[in-house]
Amino acid sequence: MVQISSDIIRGYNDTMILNILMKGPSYGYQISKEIKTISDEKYVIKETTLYSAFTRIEKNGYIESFVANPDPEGNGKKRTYYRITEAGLEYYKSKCEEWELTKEVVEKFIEENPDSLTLDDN
Amino acid sequence: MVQISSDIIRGYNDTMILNILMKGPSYGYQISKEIKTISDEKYVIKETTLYSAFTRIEKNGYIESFVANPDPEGNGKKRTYYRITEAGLEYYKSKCEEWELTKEVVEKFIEENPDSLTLDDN
DNA sequence: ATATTTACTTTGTCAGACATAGTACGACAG
DNA sequence: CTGTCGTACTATGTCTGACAAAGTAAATAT
Repeated sequence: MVQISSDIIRGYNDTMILNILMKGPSYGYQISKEIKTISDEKYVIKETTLYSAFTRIEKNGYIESFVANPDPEGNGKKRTYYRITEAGLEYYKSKCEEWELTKEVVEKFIEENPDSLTLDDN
Repeated sequence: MVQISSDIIRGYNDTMILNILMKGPSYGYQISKEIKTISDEKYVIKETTLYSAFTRIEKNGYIESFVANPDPEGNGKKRTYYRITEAGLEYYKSKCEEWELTKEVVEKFIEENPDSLTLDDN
């Protein structure tokens, strides 16, 4: 099974989180579920990765947090919700551009059909 | 200017090096030049990143080193050359597969035309 | 003669991912 | 009404790859 290493995804967890928050405020557990769903179960973010990302992203001013009840009547346990900021949106946009560039560069070193490769002449 | 962050490239430096070594043995300075050329000057690997990558990749058994003169007559300063191994080729192949998967996943969270995005409804 | 390029090595720092563990509330089953 | 499961986190510490800073030294260009 091919797995996504934490090294290649590194630095893009923030981008994924921001992408989800662009659709509206959300909180830890829900975001992790969404990442799993959106990625077709191909990527599951670790809890500690997610929550430490929140701290970092908020420090950077890309998200804001607020505590609220799950339903308007005030039932259920309170959660910490996050909302993307203007700066966060700008950061997200720059990450999208960076991604296009990265893809271009990395693909110069990647073979799309690597199975056929051998080492004969080396 | 859009720049490639060390976080997104992390873990793919090894792959780039292996890709270059697939064409035949090479050494540090030349590899760094090639990475720059192949990437159209878009990515320049840092010296320390490169040389520490050699140590790691060799430890993993993906490359082998040998010291040789730059020309057959024995002139010039000796260099440490690297040669990819069978295990290295396999690793490279797996990284290519991983890349395809990663791309698929990341792109679910990336907007190709991010300029038009706003935050109205949030 | 010396500045630049080539070809490294050494040391130490930092950030992001993640393992491990623990807390605590609410829902629901038996 | 008790125990288990799912939800919703926090705290602490470790590891790895990238990289900054600095130094060495031979070869080559000026």
